[in-house]
Amino acid sequence: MPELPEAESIARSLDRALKKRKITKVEVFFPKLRTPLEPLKRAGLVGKSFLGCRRRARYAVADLDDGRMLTMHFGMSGVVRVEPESVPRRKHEHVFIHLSDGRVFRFEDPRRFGFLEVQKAGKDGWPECLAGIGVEPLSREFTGEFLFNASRGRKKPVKELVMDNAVVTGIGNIYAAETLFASGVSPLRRASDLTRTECDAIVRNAKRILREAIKCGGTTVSDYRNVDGSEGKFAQKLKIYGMKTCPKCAHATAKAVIGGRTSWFCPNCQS
DNA sequence: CTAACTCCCTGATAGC
DNA sequence: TGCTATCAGGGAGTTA
Repeated sequence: MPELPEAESIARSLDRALKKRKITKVEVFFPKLRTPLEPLKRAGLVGKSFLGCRRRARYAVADLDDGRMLTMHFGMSGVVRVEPESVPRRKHEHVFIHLSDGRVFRFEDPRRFGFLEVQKAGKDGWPECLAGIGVEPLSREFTGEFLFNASRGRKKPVKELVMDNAVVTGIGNIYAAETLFASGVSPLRRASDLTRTECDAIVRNAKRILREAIKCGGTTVSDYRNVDGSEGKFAQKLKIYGMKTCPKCAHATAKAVIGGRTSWFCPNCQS
């Protein structure tokens, strides 16, 4: 399930695979993901070239030479591949973008929570559809002070705040769980009850964990794959997500549904 | 403004 | 074996 490190890995791979390639053909095999796919066919992409690919939040954004951007989100089960034309289409590969080097960008997404659109640039140089989202967790803007201020007056659990894309982007269920475990903070804690020191710890641990996960090529839990088909190796380093016992104290972990998401934590180490 | 809820979707797995 | 029920979850939208 692609969160920030997975999107970063995909964007980096796509930067290499798409740069300087010209689009020769666009094929759409399914009507819609999160939004309709037909506009992709009518976007006039043939003849345009890619300049590269970058990441914002959980989106990979591939820049075109006409100033527009192929903007993609991987939902729950999105997988991108760039493979020769000779490789047969898989069952849930919904979009093919043929490239001038004879390879094909393929967007696979069985559960169809993903997103693939050509977008115009907003004032900030990012796609218009991303205007108004929160700060990047790996940026200088994301500090303990920032999180502390954002948490004032918020009654919802801290895990929901950390996963709120209007506050800070790209931290999903897995990395929120890992961050709060490393910080010794229960995911159920009211955001407004957090101390400044706890906010500092949460921000510090979020950055450290996200950076390490990027180094590992992300986390593969079930269906996530990198562009080259490899699995994200951070799965081996998960400490609390999906665990039955706490790796620190061996206490049985607790499981709670917070904001509609399953949340693992250690009731002994996290309070 | 926040918070709480629903919906979208398929595949893996558990239970009978 | 073969069926059905349940669960996984990001983001957008609606309601209170």
